[in-house]
Amino acid sequence: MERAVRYSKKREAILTTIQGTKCHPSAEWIYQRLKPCHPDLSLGTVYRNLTFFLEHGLVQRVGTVQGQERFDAIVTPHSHFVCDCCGSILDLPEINSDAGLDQAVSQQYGLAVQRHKLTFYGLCPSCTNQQNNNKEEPLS
Amino acid sequence: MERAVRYSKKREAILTTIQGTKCHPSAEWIYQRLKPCHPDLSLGTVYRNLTFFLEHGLVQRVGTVQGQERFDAIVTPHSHFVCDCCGSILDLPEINSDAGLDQAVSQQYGLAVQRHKLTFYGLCPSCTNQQNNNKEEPLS
DNA sequence: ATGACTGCAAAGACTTTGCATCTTT
DNA sequence: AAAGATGCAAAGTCTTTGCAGTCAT
Repeated sequence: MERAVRYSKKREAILTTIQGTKCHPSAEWIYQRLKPCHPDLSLGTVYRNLTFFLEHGLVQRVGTVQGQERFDAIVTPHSHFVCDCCGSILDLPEINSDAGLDQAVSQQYGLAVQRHKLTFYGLCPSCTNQQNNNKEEPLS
Repeated sequence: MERAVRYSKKREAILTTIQGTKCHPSAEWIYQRLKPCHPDLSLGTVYRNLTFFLEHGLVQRVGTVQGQERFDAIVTPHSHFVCDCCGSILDLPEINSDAGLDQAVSQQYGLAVQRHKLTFYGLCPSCTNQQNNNKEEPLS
């Protein structure tokens, strides 16, 4: 028997928050963002709802960055860029490794591939600038 | 000033263990594996050496699977398959998304891309079989 | 002898969970 | 009223770290 799902003001607020930002937030970020308007929100509720959204395909995991899982409300296939320095995440919508790739890997290796993640790592423009500044004006 | 590096029996054993398995081990796995021959090994030492290997390019992170970081002693570019069910990891040596991809993304988005990870997810053959068996012979 | 490496245990960080209470239907 | 959702706090995992002792050079 399927579990019934009920409306909840907090759940709606959490999902809206994820959908309303491009930052690919962590649980803690969502919690801090909602705290002012929902002073009685608990971090456990954020985690429970994130699990709920994952199970219902409303959200996907981007990956663990600096120890924290990050989430994305865009569930259509696309790639990501992660800044090694500040941990910011960008969507790369035009870098879709081709859709037949999963099937190709399945056949080639005898696996049941369901999806893949393509993630790029490096420095975002802001962190690149800061590194260059530090080179030009080194500390004593 | 660079820090001097000294030989250590434990360090060598840890690296050899990673290099000697295809399982893309976690820190805990390495620790359990070495315990019989090195009863005084501590998990902290495994973690410290993993950090050392990462910093020296002897090992790379594969990603977090079921809460644990997994490591790979093969540091040349290649893709991975992760079983969603049992967490096993396979190398996919022939699936190298092309080498110019990092540069293409760098130019297209104005980023300083240094590397990327391409990881496939699904069910390994063993877990696929178990799922089918459960369908055919459902529990009461 | 110097300083790098380790064991041990404590601390840290992130996430999950049990239980009583509140909310939705 | 029934059962899902939440708050709170405790517990659980994985990883890092401080310190004293050990080992390599």
